[in-house]
Amino acid sequence: MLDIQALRHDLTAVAARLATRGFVLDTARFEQLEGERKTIQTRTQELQAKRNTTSKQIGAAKAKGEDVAAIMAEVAHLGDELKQLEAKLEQVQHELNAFLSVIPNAPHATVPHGKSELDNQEVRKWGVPPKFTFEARDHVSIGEGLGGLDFETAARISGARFSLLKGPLARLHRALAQFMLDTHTDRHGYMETYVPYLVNADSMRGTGQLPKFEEDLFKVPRQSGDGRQENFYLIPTAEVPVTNMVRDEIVQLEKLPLKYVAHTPCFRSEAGSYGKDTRGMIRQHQFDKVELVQIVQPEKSYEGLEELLGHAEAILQKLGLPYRVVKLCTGDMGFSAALTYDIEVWLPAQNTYREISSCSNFEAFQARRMQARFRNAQGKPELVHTLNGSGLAVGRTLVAILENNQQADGSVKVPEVLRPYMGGMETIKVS
RNA sequence: GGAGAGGUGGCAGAGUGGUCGAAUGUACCUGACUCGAAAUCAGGCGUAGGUGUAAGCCUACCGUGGGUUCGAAUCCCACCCUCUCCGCCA
Repeated sequence: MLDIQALRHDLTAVAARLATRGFVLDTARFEQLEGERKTIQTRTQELQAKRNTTSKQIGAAKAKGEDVAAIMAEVAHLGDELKQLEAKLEQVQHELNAFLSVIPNAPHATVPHGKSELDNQEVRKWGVPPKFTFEARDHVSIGEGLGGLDFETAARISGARFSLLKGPLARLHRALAQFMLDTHTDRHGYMETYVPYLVNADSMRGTGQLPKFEEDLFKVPRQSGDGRQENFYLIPTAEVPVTNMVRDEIVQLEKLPLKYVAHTPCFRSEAGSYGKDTRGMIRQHQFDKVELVQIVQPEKSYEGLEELLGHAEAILQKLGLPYRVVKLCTGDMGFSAALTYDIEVWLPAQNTYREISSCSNFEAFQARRMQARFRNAQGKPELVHTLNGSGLAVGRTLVAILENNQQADGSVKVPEVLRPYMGGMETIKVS
């Protein structure tokens, strides 16, 4: 959520910044809603003040044993008008809130302007894509050849966009998650967390998935005590439960930055991605991810983002996987982000770099929605900044290892850092 | 699933219809005392919003939502959450 004060004081400037990411701010609508809000709120508060003083008079008069009939009559009619106004005020405030909650974050000044991923800016490259003396196969072919990747059975069990891993590949998947968690906790200073995979709507609103992107989520209906229906949502990323750990909290300054890591499954409906990445485990309804989250002071958030990006990169470097870092342009950034770096890993079979991590600074956008604050040096509550990034997407990392480490005979070399997690296994061989 | 207790400011904890945004303690801030600190004493100290150049003034908020009333932290209803005991259970 943007700061409503910024919209009140500098509407055109805010609209201009949003325009760079392709969002048209309906300024007329905002001004109209704001105008209504102002009039109604002022009038409501006047009446409330009158009611309060009169009620106090009644109390005082009664205490002295005086007759209060006259004052009572004076205030009798107030109730109805006040009730109407209060209802109207609530409605306008709801509309304002709905209006605000679908406005994306304003891009940071250094974000390159652009419309699509074609306009993203390459920041750096690491590693050299491997050269093969044979024709590189894709991970599906490799995995099936190893007998450890079975999409047919996964489809029977669930449907399209699910995968089933067996034997050494299932273990490799687990090894990757363990390795990432260990690295981030032991070397990068994150606290490991285990979090709920089903969350409530407030949490989804807090990080920005709701109200705008409900169709991307898996919704789990539940009956509440009075028979009303509420929903749980399957998390699309650990960002949601982990960041919401500080929702409605005021964190002590000394506790910052908070650095959390979580390994969770992620569930995405992938609505609107029909026909995209239909082969293999690149785009799934369910995939595992190790997520890094930092809760920081505003002045330190960009510093924190660079650090977090480095932590994600460290995993790829230790695994020996070639990658590049790109800075997303205004048109390609997610709804809540002010600045995003994507890390893209080299996939030989596709002869290109594919996203394996996304690291963003949300500034106060999520914090404002969550009312996540810290007590600043002056002792006043102030919104925190939130950061997160994948460190990394486990399924895609597995894909990258299969494709980059494939051998002529169909076997796959296990990266050295993973071998302790694989019982010393150096190569995954065709069984 | 059954029975009970409870949710009030950073924390603890009073408050069962009227000047209660809320006693008191504690934490924190400022000042005094001190070479300095501790202790002690004095004062200050919630959040959000409106309005105003400002000082200030006003409004809302005592788990959430609704109701009763001129007036609700306090009474009524529903829900959520926490705790204890019993049952069940991975």
